[in-house]
Amino acid sequence: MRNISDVIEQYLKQVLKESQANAIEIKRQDIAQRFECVPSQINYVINTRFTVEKGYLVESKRGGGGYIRIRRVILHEKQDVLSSLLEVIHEQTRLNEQLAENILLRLVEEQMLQEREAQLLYHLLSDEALNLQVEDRYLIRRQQLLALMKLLSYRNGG
Amino acid sequence: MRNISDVIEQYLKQVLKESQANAIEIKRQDIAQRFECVPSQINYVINTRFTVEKGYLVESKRGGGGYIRIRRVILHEKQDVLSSLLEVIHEQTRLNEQLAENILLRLVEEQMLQEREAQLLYHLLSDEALNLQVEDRYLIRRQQLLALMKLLSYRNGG
DNA sequence: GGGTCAAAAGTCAAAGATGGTCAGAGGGTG
DNA sequence: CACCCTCTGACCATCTTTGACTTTTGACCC
Repeated sequence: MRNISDVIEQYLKQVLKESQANAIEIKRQDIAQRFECVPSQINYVINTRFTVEKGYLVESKRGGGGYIRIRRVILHEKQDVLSSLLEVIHEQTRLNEQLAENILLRLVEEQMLQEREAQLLYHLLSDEALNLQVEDRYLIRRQQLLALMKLLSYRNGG
Repeated sequence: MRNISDVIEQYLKQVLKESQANAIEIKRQDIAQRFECVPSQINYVINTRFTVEKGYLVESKRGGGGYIRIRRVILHEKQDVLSSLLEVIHEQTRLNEQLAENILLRLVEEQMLQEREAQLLYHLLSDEALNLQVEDRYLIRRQQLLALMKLLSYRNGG
């Protein structure tokens, strides 16, 4: 194999495959030592190879007893809906309340969100809740809607 | 288990579960000895794991016959849960990810949110989504959690 | 009652243990 | 030889562990 990143990637995928659960927990330092590389190399591998689009979910904790957990997930079949909405979110500079609402409604229509879930989210993203400078509201909405998209892209295939 | 704090947490929760009453009384020194750690470690565990928003109440007494009493709070009215959480949200200046997560988990436990709803909200309120100055994160979380509380209290009251 | 002492528990900040980020250097390939 | 991917290390953020010092309380004595 040509580079260490590929080797580490294969190793992690192997361990993942062999584990009963769809998740493994590693210690960054351990892996780095095993492959004789700097710890941040592990981050590089994770950031480039274990992304949501590729069907992986990564969580971690710092400090004593810290870990990195890699989980295999199933992607939602309606990726096209998500990517079209992603485009909207990225293109629109003025992510106002109305636009956020439209996006949520669309997700409900596509049955990717339940009505009550959309309701909750709508209230969190409303002008009233985001009592800030207009520009900041746009920013927060964008970030949070992106986080939502990420979540929906794999959620239990649904 | 990864670290001693988690072990002690589990132990205390186990004892709590097994006790008839919803409270246990421990001697700090005893627990410290059992787990071979310094006494102040017990305080750390209590301060980080048995918090108000998680639904615990801790009282203690120093001196001879001293003790630490941990109580699982049982509120029968959902409205009481909400106002207790509201208090936390208002009092805590540092509304970090952990605190937000605790609040959402509590709402699930109290059956005021479904698990998936909490999951959605958690991701919106995470450090990752709120990629801003720390102080701004605290502010947004506060505003959005308050919006959530308001919504839940309507729904409940009605 | 007031003083004294020992036995708790509390506080806090420093040290330790992890993982994260980012920018720049390094290298391989069309 | 330009570009993209990889690798590295300095610096950062967060969580845990530890220990010195503080405060509170009850018992005992006067």
